[in-house]
Amino acid sequence: MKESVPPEPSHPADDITHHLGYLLKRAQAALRGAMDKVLREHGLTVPQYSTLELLALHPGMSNADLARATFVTRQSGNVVLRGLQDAGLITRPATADHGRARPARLTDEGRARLATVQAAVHAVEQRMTDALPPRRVTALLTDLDLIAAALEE
Amino acid sequence: MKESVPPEPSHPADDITHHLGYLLKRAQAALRGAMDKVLREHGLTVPQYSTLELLALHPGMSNADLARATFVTRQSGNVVLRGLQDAGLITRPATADHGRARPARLTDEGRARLATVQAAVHAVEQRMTDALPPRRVTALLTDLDLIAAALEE
DNA sequence: GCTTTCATGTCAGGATTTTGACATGGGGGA
DNA sequence: TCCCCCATGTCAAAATCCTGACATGAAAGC
Repeated sequence: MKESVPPEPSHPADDITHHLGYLLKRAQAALRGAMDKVLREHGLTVPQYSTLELLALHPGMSNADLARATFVTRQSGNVVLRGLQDAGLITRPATADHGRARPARLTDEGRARLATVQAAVHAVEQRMTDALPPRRVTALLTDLDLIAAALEE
Repeated sequence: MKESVPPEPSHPADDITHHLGYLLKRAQAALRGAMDKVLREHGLTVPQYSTLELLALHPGMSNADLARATFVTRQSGNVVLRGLQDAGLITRPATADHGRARPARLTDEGRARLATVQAAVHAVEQRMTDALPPRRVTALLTDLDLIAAALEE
């Protein structure tokens, strides 16, 4: 490659690829790709899987709740829910008994599907934690939480 | 400093919102939002800014190079480059002298625009690092790199 | 009791990104 | 040399997501 990058020594702070923001993006992109690859074999997308996990732990969450928790808009969240509903993995009452929010719940088939993919997804998380010094995992969790909190305010 | 105790005490491993993958997604989403907000005031998108930074450090990168470095497809990268070219911030030769790759370079206006936004973007990164214990920053950088490497293979 | 305010669900439109495909240029191996 | 393989750029189409907008229901304030 003639037009290759010149191997000039630069200060670490000057190289964008060593900035915190860039590495955050890279790690997230790698995770997204790995999750996509694994979930595709089970016919689920990443937002769909996240929604199933959230509903398993907190039954009755509304579309707006789920949208906030999965970092998408209400409109996108609604598309996800409709897909899961058409696949028979969740149920929503046709009419809201309180307000406009319609609480979503997993069906038996939804729980079964979730149980199937959880093994594969947990294996991906395992690949991450295995690559880290064990003592740093908890510190990493708190650090990421601090970063998010500092930027969300 | 102390986290508020959730009303329903569940095992930490069961709560998705405390998993590494979820926190990674949350931190990245928060960073993306903060960057978008800041860059919008200067008429740039996040991929456009990233491209300018990369070209400042490594002049002559091709579209495919930039696409890989910014974690998008070549097609999306081409759209970004065309936008920057129309804005007069970068230049590309009309024909490739070697192969098909056309090396992109910053114009004077591109360098000036980058210098303007860098202060604002660096302020966002500062908000992140200020929220972290100083000793943990370097460890966090290496951990994120380890995660990405483990998942990219 | 009435109004204001807010959150939710939904629709339409557009912008962005990706998937799939194809042609071209260059390098490496038989 | 010739051929195969890979990388690059680009086009067309589809999928995804967001922005803006509106109507409805509930809660809070007067």
